[in-house]
Amino acid sequence: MDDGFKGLLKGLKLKVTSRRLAVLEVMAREGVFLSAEQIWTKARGHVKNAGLPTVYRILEELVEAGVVARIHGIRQLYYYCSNERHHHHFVCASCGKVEDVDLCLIDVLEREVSGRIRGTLLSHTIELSGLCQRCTEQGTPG
Amino acid sequence: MDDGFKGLLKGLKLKVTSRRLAVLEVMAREGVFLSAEQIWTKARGHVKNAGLPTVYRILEELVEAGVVARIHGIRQLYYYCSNERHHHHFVCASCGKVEDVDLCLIDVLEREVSGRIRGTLLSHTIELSGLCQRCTEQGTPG
DNA sequence: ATATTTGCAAAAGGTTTGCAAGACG
DNA sequence: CGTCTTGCAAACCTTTTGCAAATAT
Repeated sequence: MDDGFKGLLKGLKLKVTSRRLAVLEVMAREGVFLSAEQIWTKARGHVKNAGLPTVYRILEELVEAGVVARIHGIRQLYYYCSNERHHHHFVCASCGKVEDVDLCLIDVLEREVSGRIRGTLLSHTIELSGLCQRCTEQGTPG
Repeated sequence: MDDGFKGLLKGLKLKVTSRRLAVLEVMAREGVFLSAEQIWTKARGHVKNAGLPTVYRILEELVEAGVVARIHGIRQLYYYCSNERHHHHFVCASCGKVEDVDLCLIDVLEREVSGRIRGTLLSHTIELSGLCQRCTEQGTPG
């Protein structure tokens, strides 16, 4: 895991530093969308003097590299995703768990939407929210 | 139009003020997602001394009332939408024009996603981006 | 008349930047 | 060693808030 992240960083031509490893480890371990500040706080367990601006800079690099997904809400949230295939994310509204949905509606959308709009569909983002299996079974409120 | 907005505001139990009318008129006229500051600037043609905080307050009211759609990007953008039916928005990546897509994939999603996630789908947001008919025909770059 | 709305100024909060010191390769 | 990274502090920018003055009904 740790070694995998070293390789990942090298592949991205980024130097292997304790800060970058800590950020990646936190995101991979949590498996939910986290704010920069949350990642910063949790990373302090790994690395002593880490600055919040550094976390922002690292996250920006990883987003540009395509290995971290970012969603813009009231604040920005980040999620480490190793799945390289195009897919969507299902976010549990109760526990925040993120699950990949390997179902792409682009074909359906392309056909239907293009016909209605009479334009060109360049991209689509689908945000799915609900309750994951565990929360559904536990009857956790949304 | 103006009278319609007065009725709209009365229906929402909001007092009919020049600021609220100006905000609504700007949004309706533009037909694209606008930032609070953009709406503020454009509204200055209608009303002299309008404060930016007031625009924010009015937009918040209208979002809560459900007559204005808000999307969170790097900054928040607002769009006046009188379509009460559930639908999605197609935003032209070139000119910003917003078009309603009266196609709901919730049934397809519900069936497919629930089966894969084994959870409960509570909400879905689909962001479609591309080129509208005019921009497609003009060969405008995305 | 009275509760709501607004302007102004200032605060708040998340994110970004500049630069010198430090770390990787 | 040279270049890439990082910490610190401060700037930035959008959005929110407090309160007195103005306005709608």
